[in-house]
Amino acid sequence: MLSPSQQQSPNSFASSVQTPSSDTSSLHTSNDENSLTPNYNSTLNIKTSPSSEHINVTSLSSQYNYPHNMFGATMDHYNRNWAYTDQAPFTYNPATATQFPTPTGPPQLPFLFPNTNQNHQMSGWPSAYTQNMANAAMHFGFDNTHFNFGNNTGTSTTTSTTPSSTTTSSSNTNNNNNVNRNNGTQNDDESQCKRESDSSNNNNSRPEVIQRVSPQTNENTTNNGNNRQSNIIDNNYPSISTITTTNTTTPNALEFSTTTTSGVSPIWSCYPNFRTTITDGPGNTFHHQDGMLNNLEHFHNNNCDLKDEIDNASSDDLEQFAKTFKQKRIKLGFTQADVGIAIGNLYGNVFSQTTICRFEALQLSFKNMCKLKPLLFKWLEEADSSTSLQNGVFEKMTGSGGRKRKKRTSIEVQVKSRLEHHFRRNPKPNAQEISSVANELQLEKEVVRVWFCNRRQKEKRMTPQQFNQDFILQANAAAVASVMYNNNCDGSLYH
DNA sequence: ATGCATGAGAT
DNA sequence: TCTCATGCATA
Repeated sequence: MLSPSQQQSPNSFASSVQTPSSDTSSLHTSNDENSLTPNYNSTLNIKTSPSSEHINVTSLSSQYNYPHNMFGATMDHYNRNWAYTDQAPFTYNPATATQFPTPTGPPQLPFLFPNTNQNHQMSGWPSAYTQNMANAAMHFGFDNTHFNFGNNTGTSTTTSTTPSSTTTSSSNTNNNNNVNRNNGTQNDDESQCKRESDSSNNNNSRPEVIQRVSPQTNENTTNNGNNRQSNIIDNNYPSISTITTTNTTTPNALEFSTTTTSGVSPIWSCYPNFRTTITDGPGNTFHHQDGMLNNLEHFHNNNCDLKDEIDNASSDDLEQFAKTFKQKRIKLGFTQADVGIAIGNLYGNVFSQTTICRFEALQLSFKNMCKLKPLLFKWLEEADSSTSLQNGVFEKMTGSGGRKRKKRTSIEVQVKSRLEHHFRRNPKPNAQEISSVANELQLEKEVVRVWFCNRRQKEKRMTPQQFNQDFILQANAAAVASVMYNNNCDGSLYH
């Protein structure tokens, strides 16, 4: 994951559009690394990381123990080795423009995460910008991309681009998203945004069959909460499992509406709404050009589709799952400790009551949550379906034997508040500063050091804001991979 | 449920 | 020396 400094840096957070840096020869290089203000007049401004190392997702996945979460691993990587941009994909000045530009030139990665402020919110960004984004997405070949505006308080607006040929009306059952789907109804923005000619765009070798990732709408008894409709996958579609589009051109016009909730500083994210597969029949023969694609193929062949990834990354899903998990666990009569041990029996690694507790309370890092979720899910599935689930052997997880644990230091309340005070001033004191604090508070230096470590770690737990940062990063990584996958390319911007 | 702690791996 | 996942011990 990211280091705190990276996470706290708006600039680095914006580094979300990536392409392997080995393919960046024709890209611009930013000379404005510290710009925190979007510049609507600038042209696409790609920043390139120094390394030209080629990513190996598969090895990263195993390295991070993320068999089902390659994008988590990708995320770790792309801040170092990928190019990115925090600029609008077009030359566009909302103050003077009379209409939205039609994307021209080579296709560009559509997933741009502008850095507007520390909370990474969209405050100040005109909705036109996001429409621009949608245009870019369409230009690159995405048939359906969502731009989700949410403020974490239940108010949100979704802008969607939908190929009109596949659009179906349906009811909106999601009370957290206000999805506007105005097919056939032109508004001003829409007409301005409409792409001029998609059929002329033959830059992309797009797959021929687009398989819709559709939420399951039928609840069943073995549904552990994971089948419920996702906010990420378009839940306003009826349960269509497959949509076949007409060949390789980007289908139809861009259609969307934008509703901005006034007074809201939206956090936004975007994600692909389709899983795209190349189907030459069963077996999904898939020709590729390089290792990256190879990894994506591997990913695909292992049934790790984007839906999984995105569902994994969804805050709603994690939150919901954690809630459901706890409920069902209690209902089934298991303690947190039971679960930890049972999981050990099922998969090898035992977890402590503490860890299960923290999972349920969303007190882990995003990455950690994502990692644990599939394990807990599986256990729940088992426990839920089989009444004969045994806890089996209760292995002792005392890996001890070795050195004795230091007795827990108890820090007095007043001292704690002093520590907090220092933390607020400087969360990352150096050795000298730690000594000074230790001295002041009459604590061991090591105790102070550990306190700061733990305090920082606490800060990084799944607060909504933290979560959104991580989620956006992850969704973005998924999106990028999806773009590459969809385009049967090696990840280069220009091809 | 949480505070302080550990150890492995990254910087 | 830091981060991160994780847990013993205890409130």
